[in-house]
Amino acid sequence: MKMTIKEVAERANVSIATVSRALNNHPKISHATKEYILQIAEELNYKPNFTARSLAKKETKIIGLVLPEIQGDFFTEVIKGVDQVAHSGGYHVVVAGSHSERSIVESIMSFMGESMVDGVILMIPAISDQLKELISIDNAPSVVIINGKHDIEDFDIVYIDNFQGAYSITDYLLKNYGYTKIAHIKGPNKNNDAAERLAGYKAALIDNNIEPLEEWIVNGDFTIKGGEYACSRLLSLRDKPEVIFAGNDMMAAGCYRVIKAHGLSIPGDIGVVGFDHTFLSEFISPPLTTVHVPILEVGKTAASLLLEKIKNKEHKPEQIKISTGIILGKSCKKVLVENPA
Amino acid sequence: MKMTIKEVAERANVSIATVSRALNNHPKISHATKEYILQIAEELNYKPNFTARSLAKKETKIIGLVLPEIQGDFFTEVIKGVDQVAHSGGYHVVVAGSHSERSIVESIMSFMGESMVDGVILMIPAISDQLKELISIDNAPSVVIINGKHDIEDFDIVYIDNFQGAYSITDYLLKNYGYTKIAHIKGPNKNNDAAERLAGYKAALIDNNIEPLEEWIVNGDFTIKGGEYACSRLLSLRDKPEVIFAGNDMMAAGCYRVIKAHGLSIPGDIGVVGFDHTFLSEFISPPLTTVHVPILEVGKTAASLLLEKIKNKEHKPEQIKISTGIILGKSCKKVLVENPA
DNA sequence: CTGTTAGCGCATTCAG
DNA sequence: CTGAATGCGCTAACAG
Repeated sequence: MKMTIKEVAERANVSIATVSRALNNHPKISHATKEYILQIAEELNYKPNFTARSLAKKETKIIGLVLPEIQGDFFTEVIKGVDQVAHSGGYHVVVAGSHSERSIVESIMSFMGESMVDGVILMIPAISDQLKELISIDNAPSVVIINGKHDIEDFDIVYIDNFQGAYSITDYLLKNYGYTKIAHIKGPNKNNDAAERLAGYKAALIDNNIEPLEEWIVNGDFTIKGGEYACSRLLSLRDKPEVIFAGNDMMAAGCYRVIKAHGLSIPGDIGVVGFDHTFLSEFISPPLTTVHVPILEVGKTAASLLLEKIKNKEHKPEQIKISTGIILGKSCKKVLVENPA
Repeated sequence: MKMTIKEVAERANVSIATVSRALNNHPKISHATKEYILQIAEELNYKPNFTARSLAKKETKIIGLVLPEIQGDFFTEVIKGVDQVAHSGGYHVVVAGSHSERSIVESIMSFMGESMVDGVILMIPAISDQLKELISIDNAPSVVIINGKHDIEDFDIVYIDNFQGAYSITDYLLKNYGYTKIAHIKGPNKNNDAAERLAGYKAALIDNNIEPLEEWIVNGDFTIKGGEYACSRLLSLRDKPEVIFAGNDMMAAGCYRVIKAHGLSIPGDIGVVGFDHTFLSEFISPPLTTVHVPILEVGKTAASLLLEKIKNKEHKPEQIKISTGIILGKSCKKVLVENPA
């Protein structure tokens, strides 16, 4: 039989209130009776009912994690990071991916409306107005957003420093390898991370006195296929780039396919760099030079922030930046200056 | 303000019981009042409180998903599959990975003891006796296990047909490529999937009148490093194998590294095949010939089974097999028979 | 320090 | 068909 607090109380000859106090190490209880009750509870193998406690305390000790789509090792890392921090804070994590039958908004509504979670972590490509409204309503639970855009001061956001990452790798291509003809494959249109990466790329070029060329900036969608199409377009240009900066590793992998299919060599004929430093990047050959994104840390940080927010409702919105680093593979080479001064 | 059933009742001039009936489309309620109440509820943007409902109905509509460790795209697929089915059944999924601070058993105990879940899906490498006891106790919630071992009739198990997969790819290596010297890198010792794969490998050899050679069966642990070590051991043998059947794709990737480091070519000097058909296998070069495991389906099947079990407590334990297929990459070649009869 | 009581929000008897 | 009352298991005042 499932034990209840009542049975423990009877067995220990105390009231249920006392048992409750013992279990929640309430200050006003004698050490002796507390120990005694705890022992009895142990003997009876009593575990407080999660649901009942949630109802009484008006907190569920569950946080929701909404992902844009569950796929790839990228998301596993996020889940892992969130889970680790949540667990050590006594929270459980329920994940909800969006898919054909369920939109992100729907997931959130479900979580918040039924008040089954104390807080939500939203990993989303873009922040729509509908979403803003949704999480701005009074009784909404605490929300932390993982998203490239961070100039929204009203919300708690954990963001990857896409700009810095894109800037630094572009700058590196220019200064250390001597590349000047650098193309970029963008991410999806309304994706904030993608937008920031593009901005970083452009800024680095400009700071190095190179005018970004529209022709060398092509659309992609963060998928392999997208990378393939984009790459084939770049290879068809009369004035070809020397190196392609793909908006993420997936698209870089797509570039690899197309470049190899064209019988060209990397980095001999053309260089490629990516962004994310996914598992894959180390296994394709040549190993991809890419921007490392500490995804586990993103998950952990978001969870920490959320727990902090849940604990302290007056917590001021915070935007936490996660910096990136460059991972050197072998997908680039130093280029010779054609016409030395 | 958060709406409660009480406020809806007042607003509609009915009792809370009637509102409850309307919401749960109870048979004994007039169509008119039901419509009326539903409309009011809609206007007030009322959502029934998840926790309260759980307490009253003694079911949480949450299922737990316990993973051995959260890592790689393998698990993402499982989560995705479970989530999809769970969602369409009106359930939420809380995932718990085991890590340094939390063992699998602890995760399960937590879920079951506090009765915060209606059921649990356990993805575990091996079924320990402790575990068996744990899930056999009377009031344990429904449990479905995802595991290589399936000869335990007392439990509901979804298992990949590792034997068939290993058998078929080994047989394929023998019959279609003409390989006879086939080595195998095992998975972790107490891993049931690994054991089944080894068995399938051996059976295929024997059925083809080839005696399994202990020297060509080396230990691995399903990691890249493990694959590297195992491969280097195989390459050091006087009588080297012609092809290595790695127990999973990760170890196959490890083999790639070592073989290339030795200046050998795949499949020119030595062939390699894997198991799992992870994302990676298509991107390493040459593309890996491997055994496809429909992981998404595993997750979906497990979830379906669990929901069925939750619905019908009398449901007899079932063992569901998920078959595999061979994916042809370019990591093998036909070998010439040295001494044709 | 401990017991009594009143909810938490909802589902579900039992009357009517 | 509908309403009043009871309880799910626990926490949190409020008394004592």
